[in-house]
Amino acid sequence: MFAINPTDPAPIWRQIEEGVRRMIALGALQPGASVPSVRDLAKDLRVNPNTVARAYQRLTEGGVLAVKRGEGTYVADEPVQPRKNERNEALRDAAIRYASTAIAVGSELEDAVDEVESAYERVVREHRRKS
Amino acid sequence: MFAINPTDPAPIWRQIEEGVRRMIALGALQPGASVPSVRDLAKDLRVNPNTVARAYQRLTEGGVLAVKRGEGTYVADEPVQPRKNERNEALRDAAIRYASTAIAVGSELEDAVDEVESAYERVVREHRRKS
DNA sequence: CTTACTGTATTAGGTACCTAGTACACAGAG
DNA sequence: CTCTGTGTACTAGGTACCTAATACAGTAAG
Repeated sequence: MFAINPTDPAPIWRQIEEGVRRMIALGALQPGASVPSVRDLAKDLRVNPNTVARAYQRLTEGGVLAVKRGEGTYVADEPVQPRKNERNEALRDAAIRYASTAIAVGSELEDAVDEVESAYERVVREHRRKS
Repeated sequence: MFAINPTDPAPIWRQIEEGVRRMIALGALQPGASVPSVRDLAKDLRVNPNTVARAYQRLTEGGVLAVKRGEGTYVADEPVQPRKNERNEALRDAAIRYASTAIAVGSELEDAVDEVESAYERVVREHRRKS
């Protein structure tokens, strides 16, 4: 599926939420496809089921996943994508954080950009491999 | 000086630590220059003095700052820069996090790169303005 | 019906972080 | 010396997060 980064200061439930969104955005999870059960994914990620449940619940509220009680959880038929405004805002926020750390460790802009390109394609390839 | 982002999941003391490193990397804080006192910076950032103290202490241990007890805290004469290995590692880690969120919100690589370039120069300009 | 699997809810405990308040030792100015 | 401003240390309280252990309600298969 994907991995949890313990060193990432972001809460685990948020990493899971983002991971699912990523899979859907890359087509590794098609609309209508079933996602792992709360307990299965928790076991896979070495994490508490409650934490996965929290992420699934948020994704369901956001219209990304759809729950069939007693049966399982599935990707919504028409998964909600962030609107342009939200998307740009989130991206800009993340970009500022990244640029700030890049400067703090003494990196030039070119190096920062190179690393982003490399990381982007690496993440894409990683998901394609597991789909 | 710089700003604290409450929405950033990173601890405040870490944001302060990175902020000081950023100022030094950009030359806004020259070697030997005095940094604000714990209480002053805490007041400026609307934060508890203990939190600033924690950041200063870490920076002192890392050889970035130098303390003169009872007098104040100063930028070290030869501020320690992260070695290439650590720098690349930290940058790559940050790049993966950034690329992951960019993909999660449905952004293309080009947009992600554009935002980084924009953010980088914005951060630089922001610090130049206040130095 | 029984069994097994879903998502969901609740309670409890532990850790990290931030805040608040107080106190101490040191250096410089008046 | 007195006063003020340093960094440092300590205790206490609150919140967010993660974990653990149950329990409940719904669905599907045997």
